[in-house]
Amino acid sequence: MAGGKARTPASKSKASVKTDNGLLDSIWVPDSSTIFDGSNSMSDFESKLGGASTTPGPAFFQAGDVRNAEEDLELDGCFQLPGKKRRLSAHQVQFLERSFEVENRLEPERKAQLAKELGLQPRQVAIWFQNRRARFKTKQMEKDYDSLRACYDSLKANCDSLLKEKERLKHEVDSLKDKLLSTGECKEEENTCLKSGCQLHGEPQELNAGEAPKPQEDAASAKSDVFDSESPRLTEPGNSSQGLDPESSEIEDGSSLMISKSLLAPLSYFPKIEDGYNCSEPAMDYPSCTFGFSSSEDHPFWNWTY
DNA sequence: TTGTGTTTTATTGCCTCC
DNA sequence: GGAGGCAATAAAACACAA
Repeated sequence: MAGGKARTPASKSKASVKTDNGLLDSIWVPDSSTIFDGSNSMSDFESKLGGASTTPGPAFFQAGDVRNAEEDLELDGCFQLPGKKRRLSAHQVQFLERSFEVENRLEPERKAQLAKELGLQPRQVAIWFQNRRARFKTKQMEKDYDSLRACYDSLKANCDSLLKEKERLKHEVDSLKDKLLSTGECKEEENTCLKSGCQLHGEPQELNAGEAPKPQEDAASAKSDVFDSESPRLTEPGNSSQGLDPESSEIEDGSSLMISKSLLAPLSYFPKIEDGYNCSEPAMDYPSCTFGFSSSEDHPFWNWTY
């Protein structure tokens, strides 16, 4: 045997099987598995016990425990059918289960004591613990899987929710942009913009008198009203002259079109699934409104980028 | 009764530790 | 090098539907 492990091989067990003619009586060592047979599997022994919670002691493991007539015959005749695999009795299993709950490892002394109390071979006890550990490990893995699955499902639901919110905000921004264009202040077809600092349409054209406030006024009003110095910045301003004051986006009917920071800023932080859910990078696949301030002073501006 | 799937007991081979 | 653990596996025992 590999490893030189001292074991009782099956061949040995089967070679020492007793026969009913008593021929091998002299060399047969009574195997406890023939004495303490049980037909109860681990899955149903509790029900068969009726939920018995009594602590079984050695007195439980007497000959005649949970046996049928055939087994009694085997027992009384002191033979075991060749190749038959005997199951432990319910009480033996229960005892082993309780022992396993206390400690799932077996020290030699404990193994010997359990074997003695249960009337089993020490090796049977060791094998039972080994198989029990394997079953425990399998169950634990199933639990871990379920737990991880639940965690994943929760995160995915959260991610989906965020992406939907991202899309909603994106459409909201798109509609606001369209609204701006439709006012005539930004004339996309001519690629000109009457608004100062509109990065959607490039450098501002010559302004008509009274159509737009001065950039300095933009800065002052926007900073105090809509933006603050702690606004998230996605692009550093390269040109302080560029800046469109949200307050100046007054549409023709005189109503003020305010684009608040709370509406626009979060867009830049929504994740992109295809980008590997990297929240540290702004998504760049959709029109976004970016904020920036001049390097020398907090001159707010916003621009549209694609 | 029988076929089939599951559970339990046990073996085998390999690995690690002392 | 022996002892013990583990993974893979065999095989008996068992459960259950058809």
